[in-house]
Amino acid sequence: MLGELAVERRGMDVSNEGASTLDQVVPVSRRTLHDELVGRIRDLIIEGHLAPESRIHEGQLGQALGVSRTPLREALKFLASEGLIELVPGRGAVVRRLTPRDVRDMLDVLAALETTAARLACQRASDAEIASLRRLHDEMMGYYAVRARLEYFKRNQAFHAGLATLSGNAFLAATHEGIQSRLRRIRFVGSDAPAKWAGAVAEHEEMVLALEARDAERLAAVIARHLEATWVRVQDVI
Amino acid sequence: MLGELAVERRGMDVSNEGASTLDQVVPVSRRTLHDELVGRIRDLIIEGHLAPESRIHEGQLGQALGVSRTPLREALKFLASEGLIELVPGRGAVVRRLTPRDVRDMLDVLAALETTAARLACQRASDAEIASLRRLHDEMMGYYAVRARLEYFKRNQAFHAGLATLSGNAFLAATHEGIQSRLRRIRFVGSDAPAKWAGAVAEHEEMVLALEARDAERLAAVIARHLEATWVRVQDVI
DNA sequence: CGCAAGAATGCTGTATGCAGGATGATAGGA
DNA sequence: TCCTATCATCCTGCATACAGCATTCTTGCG
Repeated sequence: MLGELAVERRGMDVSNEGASTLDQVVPVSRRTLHDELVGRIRDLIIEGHLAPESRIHEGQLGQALGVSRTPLREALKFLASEGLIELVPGRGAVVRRLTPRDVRDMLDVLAALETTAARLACQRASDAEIASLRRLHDEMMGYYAVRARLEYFKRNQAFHAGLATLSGNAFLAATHEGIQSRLRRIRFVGSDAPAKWAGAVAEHEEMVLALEARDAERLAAVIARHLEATWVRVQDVI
Repeated sequence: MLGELAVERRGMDVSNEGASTLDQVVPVSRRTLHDELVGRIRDLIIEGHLAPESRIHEGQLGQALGVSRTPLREALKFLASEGLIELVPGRGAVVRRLTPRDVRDMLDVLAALETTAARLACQRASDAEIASLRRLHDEMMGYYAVRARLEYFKRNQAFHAGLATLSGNAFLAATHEGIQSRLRRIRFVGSDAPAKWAGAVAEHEEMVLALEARDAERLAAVIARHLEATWVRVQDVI
């Protein structure tokens, strides 16, 4: 289960070479071991390689990732703050299981955030931004047409994240992203059945149309309906 | 600045002694060093003892708190995930400064959460729960009458947290609490002037009345107005 | 045969050690 | 005098070491 996980440490990554002005220079993002581990472990949990309720063995996981316990533990604390794992005194970290209640609650919060984002986006977003979201949607529809479920799903998530970003409220977008990532696994397995899938696609189409018309209330209503439907779709996989 | 901070380690704290059934036994909450440190450092930041933009010196702070660097660093990672500090590779932890933009964005998210909580609370909360929130409000008014600003402020925060709890959505309440704690310092210093203070009090009174009438829309509207006013009140202290 | 008490093992929680990079000081040159 | 380059110091990031508590296995007793 934990084979071939070793972390590859990357040095600094100088991008943005040909910038002519210094105003828009993005700081060199050097990937630290901490970030790398946080991302990696988060994926292990979301993708189900670390099962809910299971204890995380620091020694084993550390060895599998090729890292000592110290940075690993630090990454675990970080993830605990995100709510993905629980720290049990004396027994270490346990992967948190989402109860139906948790999922329902999180979807309600997600709805509150997305409808707020929707209203803001209808006011603030530029035509170009809306057009780029439309492109993302069309791309998604392309993957839907050929039933490429994973690729479709990624665009789907990106679409919702993009909508949050278009609100112009970075904090909202970040909060939204945090919740969405925690629900990712459940939503993925919940979109399994073709009928469910089709429903979600139709709702997305409506959302794009409402956004293009900058009809905030209609967009908010569709989003609320979409997330209500999501709840129905995921209910039997929790 | 960092004198007399030493952490006192507490052993297990057996509460809930006289429980007759085992159903409602709450797990013994033993305060771990980790939790203690997280709480302590969070307070140091919120109360302004660790200034924004300033680097956190692991050695110094660890010595001041009477703790080695390891648990301290773990606590810092945890707080970084909450967004209170920023981890700069090679330079350690830096206390994050909230820009006006950040505060504005956070207040908008807070508004989205509280209005949602308000609607849910109007449906779901019991009369007893509403009454207890009323008592909290009255208590707050008492402190207002005698101009006990700190005590008043604590009840104020508790009131908003209580409203979030009454939504019955634990995740919403937790998310709300996280944001509220990050805004605590700014809101406190922002409620300095008597005129501002009086305005906030009046809005609270309206909120309680709307909640008692279970008038969800009116309550949501008051909350939105309250947070808009908060923005005005805090604007010049950022 | 089942249960309980005790010992042994293993894991977590915390401290310490060490290497590499960042920061600051000092000296040399323009 | 100011700027720059080099060096010394300090701090962070990671690894390792050790103590104490959980868990599990075993053994003795009912």
